[in-house]
Amino acid sequence: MKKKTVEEYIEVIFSLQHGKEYAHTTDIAKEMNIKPSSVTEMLQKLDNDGFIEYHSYKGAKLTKRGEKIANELEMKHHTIEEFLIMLGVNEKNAKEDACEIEHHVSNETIEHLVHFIESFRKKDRRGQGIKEK
Amino acid sequence: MKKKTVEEYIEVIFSLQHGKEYAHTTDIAKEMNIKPSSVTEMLQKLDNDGFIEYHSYKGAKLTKRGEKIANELEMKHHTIEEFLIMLGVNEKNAKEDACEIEHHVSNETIEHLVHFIESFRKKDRRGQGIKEK
DNA sequence: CATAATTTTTAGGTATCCCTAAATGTGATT
DNA sequence: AATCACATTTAGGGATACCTAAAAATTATG
Repeated sequence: MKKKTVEEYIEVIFSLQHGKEYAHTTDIAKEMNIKPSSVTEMLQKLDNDGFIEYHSYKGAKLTKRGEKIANELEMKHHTIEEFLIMLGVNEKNAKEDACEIEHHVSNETIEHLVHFIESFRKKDRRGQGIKEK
Repeated sequence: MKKKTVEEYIEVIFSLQHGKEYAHTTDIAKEMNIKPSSVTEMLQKLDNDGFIEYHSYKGAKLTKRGEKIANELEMKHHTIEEFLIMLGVNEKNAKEDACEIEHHVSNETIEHLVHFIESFRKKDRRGQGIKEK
């Protein structure tokens, strides 16, 4: 199976941390389909690199820096998925593509996508195809 | 520096092979900013996996299978870059994003992008914002 | 055509992220 | 508080894709 990236770990920790103080090693492992021992190792690295606070036998929580990355990824994912669905891509594919593309797209492109979605919505509210502005 | 994927090797070999019989080890290495010895190793693997024909001291050429992948990637790249430029993304970013996204996008999404570009062009020919069809 | 210059490969090593198995810590139950 | 079940970590390995240095093959040159 493919190696997991730092960003994937951050996203999983983010989603498991919701409400709770810590994301636990075993839960992260289950979510990512890898072994807990591999997770421990990576958590130590992520702590070292300042993305999470890791406490032995407790688990991981995102630092400000980690949280910022998680929020940006969530926003990118949402934007891409929404755009793809607008385009007519089926929901499953749209979600899967967004999951990949979110890690490889520039901020500039995301900004333009956000703008596109916005103006598409406006147009839609006034009836499709009507001249904008 | 980041590890290179099979698809990146295929693209580089494709671009260097143009006209010539073989893409040479050293040229591939230069293009990818890695050492020739690493290239040799990977070429042996790519040959083994049926993406290229590799001949010692001569170089690599794509098999039918490798060529098919290269062509698909080129098409995807072109589609994505064109779309991003339409969206208003600056050319440098559009190219860079396309270079990444081409490896992570489904065929379905590409088909929808192609269709979007097509109908955007039609609309444009009749004057922006005019109702389509 | 022999040797020098260049290209390519081989050999051995490093870093990363995963694994299994064994050891250790933690929290719940009696 | 001792034990038990479970969660977690540690220790030791494997695969992959890169590296450097040295060896070997090819190509160019006097």
